[in-house]
Amino acid sequence: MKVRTRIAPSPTGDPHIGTLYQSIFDYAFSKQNNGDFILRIEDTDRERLKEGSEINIIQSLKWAGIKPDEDPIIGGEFGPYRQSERLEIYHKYIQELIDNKYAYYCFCSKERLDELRQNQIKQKIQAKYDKFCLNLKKDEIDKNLKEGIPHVVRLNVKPGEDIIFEDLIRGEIKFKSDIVDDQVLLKSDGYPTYHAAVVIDDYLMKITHIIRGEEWISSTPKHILLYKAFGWDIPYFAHLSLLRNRDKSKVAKRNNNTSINWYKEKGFLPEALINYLILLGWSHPDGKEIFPLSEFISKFSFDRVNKGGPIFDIDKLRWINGLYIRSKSINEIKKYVKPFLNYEIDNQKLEEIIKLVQDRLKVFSEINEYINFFIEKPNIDMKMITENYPINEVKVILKHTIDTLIKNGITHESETLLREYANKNNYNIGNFFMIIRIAITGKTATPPLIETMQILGIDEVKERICNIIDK
RNA sequence: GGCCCUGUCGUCUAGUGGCCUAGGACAUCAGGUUUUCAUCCUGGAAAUCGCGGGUUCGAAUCCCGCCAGGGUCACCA
Repeated sequence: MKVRTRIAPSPTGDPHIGTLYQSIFDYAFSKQNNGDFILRIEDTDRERLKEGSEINIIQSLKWAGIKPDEDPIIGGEFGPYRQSERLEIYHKYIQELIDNKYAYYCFCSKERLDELRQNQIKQKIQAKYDKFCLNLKKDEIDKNLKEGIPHVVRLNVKPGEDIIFEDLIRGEIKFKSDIVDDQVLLKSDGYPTYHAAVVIDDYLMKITHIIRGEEWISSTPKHILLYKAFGWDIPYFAHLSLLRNRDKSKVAKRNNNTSINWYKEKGFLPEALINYLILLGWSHPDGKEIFPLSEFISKFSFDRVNKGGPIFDIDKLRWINGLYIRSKSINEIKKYVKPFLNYEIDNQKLEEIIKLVQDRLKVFSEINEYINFFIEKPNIDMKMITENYPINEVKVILKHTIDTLIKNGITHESETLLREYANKNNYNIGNFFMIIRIAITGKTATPPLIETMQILGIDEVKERICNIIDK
């Protein structure tokens, strides 16, 4: 049988980093087995639906390099891939469940349900529906339906059963059916709940392996019960651990860097993000840490998937991103950097600048801090430049510097001459060049001086140095 | 609270009964290269393997109990 996996996000907001994390595993496993990876939009919650969210999800997955074989836009033979367009399908199957007594109509009001729940909480017993409507007579049901009384359809869960499944990552997991609520399958607005839709869709879309977040473990029994009620084969389940915040709670929306777009906007490379995310959930058999998605696909196995919920460490991501940046060609960096640039810079000059800053860059959005002094004159902090020598001495040093540069050009020969001068006058080499560095760039940390000044050109260098001398 | 999952350096992890005086990576510290920063190189500190019992000649690895963290208990997914 062809392996088919899926990712099924709800279009309720920004594309979540956890969705990407999960997608990588679903995608890799399907590709490893020459299978398909499907993107299905779970938009049955009409209240939380957010305009533009669907396309946002699709695009950020595309940005990351995860390409579904079937999705709402490109379609596929098992469509439609939006749950809101599959309503008739759900109705048909849920009706089948009702006919076979696996599900039943429930006309209970929200008030009654709330009261029931409050009482159960007070008595410290599990909050569960009490099957009140299970015993409704047929004519009562028909009457209620005819009168248009709002209703839902519930799964009829029989107590006393063991529900066991083999999780590909965690091994055997066992539940008692007693703890499973009579889950609503069809809401009063005519939309199915997640639990009904997910099972019906996964079956119809021939999903073989359900690889999803750990948060779904406790609802897996409901899903298994549904598969059984329909008489369908139960797919394989694999529950990935959840990404955590520093405080160990699951990575939540209040945190601004849970959006995939945040990483894009910050200037992270998609392959670096992917590489890091893989590291959080899986370990390479050879202990490697830096490898591409293609290698993950070929080496992946469930037994090397981590069970604990990893804390997302942005520092390590930055390190990996820096590594990937350093491995790129100047031309590639140029392409990546352009959208982040605050300045118009001609190609030739930009390339030379990139050569100097490539090793220093961690994320592209920080590019401007590294190159602003190439473009605009720096503000010189006079306290900084006179840190080691009094102002008149600083001026003497700068005067000698510019004279040397004019005479011998911005060359390493000039550098040697300046060094000799500094030695002769007993200046500390580091402090000596630091004065020039600050005068030219306004900063204490910059790329090598001669190369920097070469890009600036002698006129600009002269102007910047004279600005200090004339102060 | 019930149920379920998880528990090795600050963080991510390797480890599947003796190669473990617990290995690697990030972060951190020190040194080297460099006029600064970064890169690069070398080295250090950092985990009584959640705790307590067992089993065994021998346990991070197997068993039991406890504890801690997380998830979930909706007409949300």
